[in-house]
Amino acid sequence: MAQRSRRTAFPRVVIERDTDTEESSSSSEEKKKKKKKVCKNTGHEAGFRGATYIDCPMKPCFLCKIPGHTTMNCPHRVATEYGVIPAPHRNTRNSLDYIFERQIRSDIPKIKPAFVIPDQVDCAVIRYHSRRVTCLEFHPTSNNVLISGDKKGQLGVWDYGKVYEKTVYGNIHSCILNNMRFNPRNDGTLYAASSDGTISCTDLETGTSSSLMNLNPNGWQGPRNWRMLYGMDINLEKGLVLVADNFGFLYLVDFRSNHKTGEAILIHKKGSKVVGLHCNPVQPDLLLSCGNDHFARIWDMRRIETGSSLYNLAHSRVVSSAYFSPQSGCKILTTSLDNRLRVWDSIFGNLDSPSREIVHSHDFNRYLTPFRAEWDPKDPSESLAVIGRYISENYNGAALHPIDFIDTSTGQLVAEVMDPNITTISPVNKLHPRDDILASGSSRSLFIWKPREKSEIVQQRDEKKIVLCGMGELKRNRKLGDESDDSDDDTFCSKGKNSSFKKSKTKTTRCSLKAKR
DNA sequence: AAGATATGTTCCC
DNA sequence: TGGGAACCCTATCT
Repeated sequence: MAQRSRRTAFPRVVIERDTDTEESSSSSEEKKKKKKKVCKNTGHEAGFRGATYIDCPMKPCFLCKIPGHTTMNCPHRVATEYGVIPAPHRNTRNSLDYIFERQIRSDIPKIKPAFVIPDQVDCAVIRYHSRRVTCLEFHPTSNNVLISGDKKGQLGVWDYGKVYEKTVYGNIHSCILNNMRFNPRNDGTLYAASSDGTISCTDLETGTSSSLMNLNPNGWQGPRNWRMLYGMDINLEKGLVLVADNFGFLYLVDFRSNHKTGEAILIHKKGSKVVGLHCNPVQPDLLLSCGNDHFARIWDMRRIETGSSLYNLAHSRVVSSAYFSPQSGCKILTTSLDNRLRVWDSIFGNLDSPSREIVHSHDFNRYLTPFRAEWDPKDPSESLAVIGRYISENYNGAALHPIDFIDTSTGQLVAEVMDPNITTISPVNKLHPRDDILASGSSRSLFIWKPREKSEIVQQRDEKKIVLCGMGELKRNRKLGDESDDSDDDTFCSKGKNSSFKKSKTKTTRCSLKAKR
């Protein structure tokens, strides 16, 4: 592994809840004893040996799901681009395609600026939410404001520029907050879709909330009748909030009148969850949906009824996210529980099969928020995507779960970002729409990542595969919360005492959204 | 410090 | 088609 230079600025960290210390690191001998038996054969082992996980040889590879080898020697583990086939050449049919020809065809020189990777923890709020974080959104106009939702339905507003300006609203939803979108006409208010079956509209300054829709007006009538909202997006041109439920139905709500328009439309297999909705950023008539029926589907908003989808993009398992590319809206990126990212290079081309399938570990785990690969909204080539990684890698003796940056045009791993202090999986990741900032949600905590010095990045990129660590050199063997609780000073910055995420008591202060730009 | 539990999807009967 | 066990590279609370 490349030796990294010592960080120059310490992150600013807020520890929200002063609970008992993390589980202590049990010795490797203890861990050896705890090896799990996953098949009946004696002599087979499965479990951690130190920071390395050993597979049971009877099981198919945990990463690519193909039998015949174990995860340790899976070719996809060595190189993410392994087995990724370049998209076949198509005839140009559309003026926009000319631009994409450059990105797709190998014989045309690519115009691809260097990727900027936010790889160093700048500040964090530890144990901010009371349950795991489920979604993140940057404020559209106030820089430095991050909105977060959690499994309990709570909504966090954090000004990470002023690290201690944060608040959590707890009375908006009663269970999982699945998706959030800002009101495009008033960026002080936010829509959220929850498993409690309601869409909320919240004033972020005051926390006052109204309900746009409630699918369970009569309360709990048993699991057969309880409807949960998952996918959500906003169509500004049509003045609609779009939401989808766990039974396969789409609902359209006019956000000017707050009235449901028309009846619910079955857009996925009846009884299956629709987890994602995305309106095309360029063509307002195009809608993309995905869900548990193993399909992502493209729809024409002008005529949307059961079975009227324009295309059905087949996957072998549940599709946990599907997004049009952020600038041209021409590409599609999906995340599926078969441990593959799929890319369609042009919605004007042949959609029968994806242009690329990239094997990547983002398996479903019932205890985690589902992973969703998201485009970098700032990348003009529309190829960089970010997604957290499920399986751990042994980094200097610590099992860490990095956040991966993947070039979806080649399948290559551009960067894996991790920090030795973050031992939990980071399934929720959001790239800032304007700044070179990554926000990640890991368990109950939030992290803000910024790029380290540019010169360092260039230097590291020359080493082909970048392995980036923040803060690690100082505290490699220390664990979170390990230190004595000797300070009331809860700000940790470049002039702070040390870099570790330290326990301290903090006060929650309200975050002002009247920004400062 | 070990054990319970929450939790979603798949698979099998 | 529906119910229940299996999954078993988690995190937290008791």
